[in-house]
Amino acid sequence: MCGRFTLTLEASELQRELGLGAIPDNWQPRYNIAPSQSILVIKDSLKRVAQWMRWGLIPSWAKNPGIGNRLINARSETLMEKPAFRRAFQTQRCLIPADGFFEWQNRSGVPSQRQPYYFHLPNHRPFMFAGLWDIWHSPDGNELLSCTIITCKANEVISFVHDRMPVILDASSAWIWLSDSPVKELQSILAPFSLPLVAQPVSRMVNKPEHDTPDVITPVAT
DNA sequence: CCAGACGTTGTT
DNA sequence: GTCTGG
DNA sequence: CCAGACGTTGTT
DNA sequence: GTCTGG
Repeated sequence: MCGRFTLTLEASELQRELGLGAIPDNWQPRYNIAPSQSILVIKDSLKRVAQWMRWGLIPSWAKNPGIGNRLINARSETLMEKPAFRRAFQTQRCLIPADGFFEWQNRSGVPSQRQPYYFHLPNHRPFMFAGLWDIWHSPDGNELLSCTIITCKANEVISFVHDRMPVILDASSAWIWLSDSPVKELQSILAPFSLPLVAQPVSRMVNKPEHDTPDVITPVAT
């Protein structure tokens, strides 16, 4: 699962490290990105322009946009079966830049004791989540762009905390995800990330979305 | 035919 | 919009 | 994901 | 318990 993540780089670093085009000029580094907030999304492999979208996919047919609060993730195994995701999987794939994400470890079944872990690459370099986007027309005629992060089975690093993880794409597979490849090939790149991620316990400060400072990802002892 | 759902997670 | 269930 | 709300009426 | 909002 992926219900919180980070993107701590400045625009120029993002462009250089991920090979992106233009980035919205109001971009600010983030240490605690929560569902329903605006996040950066890339949906074309040609210009690789980053644009704002709401995190939590609102299908075009939704009567109430509130459904987006529950569609923050999509299971990679069932994208073709789910009415909410099927069309987006075929024609509205996207990339979501990030440089870390949080998972909560269940201990002793007490919700207040769940221990958050921060996962990132050893050199703290950024990467891309595989995602889907959609467009929703509100009754007053406005267009609302929204997106979801695809999940897969957890790899060996993550599984001691949680059994699901976001799909992370490396530089080569990221642009394939945006291409017009056969469904079979697209599905094949939705796999657990093979490079070693660092698992770092952090304080429960991350639990509150309004905490959005470097303190959130500061390592703590468990 | 129409009506109603359409999702993931965790927990039990 | 599209699928499932009645 | 977690945190926080969850309701109606009448009166000011 | 379940839903909404961030």
